[in-house]
Amino acid sequence: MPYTAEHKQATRERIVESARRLFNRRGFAQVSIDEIMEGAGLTRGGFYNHFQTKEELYAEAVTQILKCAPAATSSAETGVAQHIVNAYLSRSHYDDIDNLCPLVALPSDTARGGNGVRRAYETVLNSMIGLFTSSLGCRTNKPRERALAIAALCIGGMVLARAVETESFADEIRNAARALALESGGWE
Amino acid sequence: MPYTAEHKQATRERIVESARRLFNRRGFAQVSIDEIMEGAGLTRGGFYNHFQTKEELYAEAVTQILKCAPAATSSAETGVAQHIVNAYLSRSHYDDIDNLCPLVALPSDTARGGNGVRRAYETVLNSMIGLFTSSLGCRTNKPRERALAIAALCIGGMVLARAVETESFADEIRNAARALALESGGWE
DNA sequence: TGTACATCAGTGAACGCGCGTTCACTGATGTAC
DNA sequence: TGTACATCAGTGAACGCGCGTTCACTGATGTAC
Repeated sequence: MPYTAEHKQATRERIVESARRLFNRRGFAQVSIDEIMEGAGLTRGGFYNHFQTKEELYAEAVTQILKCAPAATSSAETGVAQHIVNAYLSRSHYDDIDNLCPLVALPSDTARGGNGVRRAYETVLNSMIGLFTSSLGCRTNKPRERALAIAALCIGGMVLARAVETESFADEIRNAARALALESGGWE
Repeated sequence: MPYTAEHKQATRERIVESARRLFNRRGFAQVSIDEIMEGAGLTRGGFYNHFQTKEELYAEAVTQILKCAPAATSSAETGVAQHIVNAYLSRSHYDDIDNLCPLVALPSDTARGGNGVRRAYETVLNSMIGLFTSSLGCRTNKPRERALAIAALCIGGMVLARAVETESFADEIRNAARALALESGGWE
C-alpha cells in the first residue's frame, strides 16, 4: 500500500489547519477551496481525496477550531477562571486574528449554519461555562447563572471590540467588560 | 419627466427594505440580487437603476438596519434603560429573526467588512451606550464603563443564545445575562 | 538486495452552475401643445 | 380636453467570471518476489 495512512492523515490535517485559519478569519462563503489547498501546499483537485464537499470540511474545521479553544483547559482550580477572563479580554487576544477564539469569530456563521456546527459551538461554550462554574462554586449561590453571564460578557465584549471602527473604543469596551466580569466573579 | 422622483425613491426604499431583511438574516454573500429584487417585487435588471454595485447596497442597507435599531429611542429617562435591557434579552426579540437587532445579527460580517460598515455599527452601538450611560448617571461613579459592560452583556448574551443548538440552553443564557445586566445597572 | 508491480495521493485541465453585471428593449407616465 | 412626444423605471435575455466539483492522468511509494 503506497503512501502510509499516516501520510494521508497528516495531509488531511494540513488541509483542516489551513481551513481553520481561513474560516476563522473570513467565514464560510468567502473562502475558496483553492485558497484552502494552497494554504496546505496542495492543489485544487486533491481536495476530494479527503473530503466529499466543502460543507463537510467546514463542519470538521469548525469543530477542530472549537477543540483548541482556550476554554479547553481542563484543570478547574480557582484562579484559572480569573486568568482566562483576563487572557480572553486581553489586547493580545484581540490582535491575534488567526487564533481568535471561534466563539468570537464565528457566532453569526454558526447561527446561520446547520445543527452540526451549532452543536460544536455549544460544546465549546459549555466547557468554558463549566470551568467558570466550578471556579465560582464557593463564592455565590448561583454559580452557573453567574458563569453564563460572565461568558456572555467575555464573548460579547470581544465581539463588539472587533466590530467597531475606532481602536480606542475597542479598548474601552474590552476593559469595561473585563472589569465587570472580574467583579462578578469576585476576582478583583 | 415621467415617473416622479418620489416614485423612484419609494422603489429604492423597497429594495433597501428587502435587502435589510435578507442581509440581517443571512449576511452579505449568501443573499443574491435576484432575491433582493424579488423581495421588492421587481426583477434583476432594475437593480442598477438604483445602485452601482451590490456592495453599495450592502453599506446602505446596513446603515439603514442600524438606524432603526431599538437603541435609537431618544428619550433617556431612568427606567428606559431598564426597559431596553429587558426587551433586548426577551424571548420575543430572540424569536423575531427579521427584526433582530443588527448589533446581534451582523457583528461578524461587520468585523470582516469595510470602514463604512464598521462606522455605522459603531454609531449605533454608541447610541445604545449613550442611553445606558445617562440612565446610570446617578447610580454609579463610572457610568460609562458600566454602560459599556451592560451593552456587552446584552449583545453577547443574545449572540450566544442564537448560536447555540439547544433551546433551553439559549433561554438560560438570556436569563443569566439579563440578571447580571439588571443587577449591574441597579435596576433589579 | 534489487526490480517489477500495484496502489492511490496529488495534479491540473475542464465542466457547469450561480450570480453580479450589462444591454437593448418596453411601456408607463408626465409634459407640451 | 385630447393627443403626440420624450423620458426613464423596469424587463429579461445574455455575458462572463469565479468557484465547487469531476476526471483522466502522473508519479511517489510500499510490497512481492
